[in-house]
Amino acid sequence: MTKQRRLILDIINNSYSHPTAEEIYKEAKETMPSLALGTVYRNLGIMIEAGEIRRLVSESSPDRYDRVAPTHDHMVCAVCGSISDTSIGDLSKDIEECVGDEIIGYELMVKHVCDSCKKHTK
Amino acid sequence: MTKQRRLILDIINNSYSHPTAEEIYKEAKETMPSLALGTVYRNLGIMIEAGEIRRLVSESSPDRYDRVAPTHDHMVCAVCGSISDTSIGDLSKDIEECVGDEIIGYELMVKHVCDSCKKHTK
DNA sequence: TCAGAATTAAGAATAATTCCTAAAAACGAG
DNA sequence: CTCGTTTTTAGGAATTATTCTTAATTCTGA
Repeated sequence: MTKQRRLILDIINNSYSHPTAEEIYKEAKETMPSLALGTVYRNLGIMIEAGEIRRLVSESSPDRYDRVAPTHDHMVCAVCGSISDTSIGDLSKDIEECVGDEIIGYELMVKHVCDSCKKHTK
Repeated sequence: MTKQRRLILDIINNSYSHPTAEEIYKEAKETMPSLALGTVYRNLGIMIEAGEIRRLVSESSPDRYDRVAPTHDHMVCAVCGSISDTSIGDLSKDIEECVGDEIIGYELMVKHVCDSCKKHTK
């Protein structure tokens, strides 16, 4: 593992903000100014393949990246688009029953209105 | 409702293939050759706002669009990326219990290996 | 230490989507 | 209807996110 990749992985693992590639790039630049955006994307791709991180595709925002453990789900605010963590239990078994076949996994994105937006719109 | 919008909506409602904007554009052009891609995107955006259609964001493919009723879920093949319909029951109540707050809805994307890919990789 | 392999920085290229503008179409009051 | 106002369109430029290319750099292990 190169130090570039290590740095990118550390940023994701220490972040609870589900950063975009661009945000990771900016943060990583502070430590390693010679880093290229292309390198960030390439390493993100490699780590997703390897299952070391997760990719969250969400509407109206570029892809976001998230640490992989412990397994958890996500909620997106319908007003401001911010993503937060939540934890619904493991639905794999129920889903497998419904579809009648083995599944690899699933992504659950719950839509809600976040606390901050609830206040503002009142 | 303009005829352009009507046409785009019809294509989505009569399709089970979860078309991309580009695919909708191509199909619509056959009926209305003067149609512009920008118009397709603009109308898709309007109809999503209005809740008339759904947007499916998926990895490694542009956004796809889907009819809204009857409510159903989706499975994406981990090998070829194709999206198919499935129907898991309504999880809203369970999710609300878990998060302890009202939710607007959710998107569930189940990852599996589609029949066609199961054959090919054996 | 050195050759070969892997990875990088930099930026060009591509893909998807949004934005802009002038023209065309739809609408509404008279 | 018909004129003026508003909305929507076509067409294309602009923007954004991401991937690709290449030469240079770094790592690796005999």
